[in-house]
Amino acid sequence: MSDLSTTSDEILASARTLIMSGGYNGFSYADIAEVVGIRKASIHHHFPSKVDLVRELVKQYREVGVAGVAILEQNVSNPLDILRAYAGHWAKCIEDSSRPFCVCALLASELPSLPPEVAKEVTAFFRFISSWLTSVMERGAEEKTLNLSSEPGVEAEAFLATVYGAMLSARAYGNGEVFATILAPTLNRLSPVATH
Amino acid sequence: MSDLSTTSDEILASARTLIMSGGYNGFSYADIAEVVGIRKASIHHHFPSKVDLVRELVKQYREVGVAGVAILEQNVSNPLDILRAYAGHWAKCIEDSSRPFCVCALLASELPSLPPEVAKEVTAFFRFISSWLTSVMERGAEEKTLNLSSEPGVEAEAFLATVYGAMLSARAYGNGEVFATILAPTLNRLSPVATH
DNA sequence: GACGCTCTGCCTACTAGAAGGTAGAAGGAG
DNA sequence: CTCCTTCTACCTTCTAGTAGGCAGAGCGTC
Repeated sequence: MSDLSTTSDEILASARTLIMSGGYNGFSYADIAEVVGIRKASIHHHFPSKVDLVRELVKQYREVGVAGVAILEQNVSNPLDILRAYAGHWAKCIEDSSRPFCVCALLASELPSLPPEVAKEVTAFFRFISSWLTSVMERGAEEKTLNLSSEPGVEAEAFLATVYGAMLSARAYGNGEVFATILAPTLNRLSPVATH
Repeated sequence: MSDLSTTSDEILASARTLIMSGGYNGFSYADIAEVVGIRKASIHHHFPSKVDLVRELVKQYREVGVAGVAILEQNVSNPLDILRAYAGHWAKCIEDSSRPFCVCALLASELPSLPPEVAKEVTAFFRFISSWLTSVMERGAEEKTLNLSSEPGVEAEAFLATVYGAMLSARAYGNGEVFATILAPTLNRLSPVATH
């Protein structure tokens, strides 16, 4: 609890990395055991079943996201800068290969075949990101600091789709720079002093 | 070969459906055997290994895509209408649940953990769609029938990202209409007589 | 301070079932 | 007769998950 890195944290971290590369069915307890350096059975001590493990992982992933967004909102007030920071976060993750894909994006694509408990958490993540982006768009519309051509909710969904689609393209081409290339015109279009 | 539906076609079709829902590691030969109504071993007669099966599946998927694009280009000349038709194709697939996700989108997200032979075909699919969309954007720029704010290649990547991102969102929310909602403003923005 | 108790974390050893894959026989059509 | 397809029966390896044991930490009681 007070440790910097407990065994269960290490299990969650390695599971996250493994899911990021191959999804829910793309890893096994044996894979985690090898990375963490314990036996398979010991993982069951911390997470009785695979569903427990991934449900907890996605839940924590969302909580970290909520906290990150709160900090971002505290430090940056301009809606456009917030969107830039959000896109920049992913651009950095992809380009330095540290977290080259969103766990929930991968799980969402497998959604129909996911255990319902996990699917529920993944859906909750998307609803959170979506409602947050909508609130950013709404403020930008009020303050006229964002140049919207549709309803804030629609703009939020479109922006999210672009971010996640760009993530996929970067992976498909094996080229991280693609992400920033796609996001640049999208952010530029949202700028009230667009330069096109 | 001359049959409307050979066994190997049925195997490929059921594999496609299964991959669409859970990806490469989300289905087994046993699953296909059950759907097609033959034994596991009979699948190995047509496709010696799982890699052979999925490689062939993606290859055919791309060939069908190439043919579909050719027919589309023959029947529709206006670049904007071509993009509308492409988006409409996916909107229809998603909304009637017939093919609610692109096989290659799902496989691309799992790319790092895919057998290299399959990964190669998936990458080739993305390169094909990308270069086709770029050619559509280029013609739209020349004819001034598309309103581009960036280079045709960048617009093509951004459009593709939006389509695939919207596909993911529709799945994440379990709501097919989200796709059309996201694509509408994107297509409107590309229109030379945009109404915003 | 030594004794016993319980809890935690990890272990070895195991299970049943599913995975991909193989060998070889049976059946049917040309 | 031969080719093609499908079958039964099997193999090996991997899967998630279980049973039970063992060492150490914490803690209260005598």
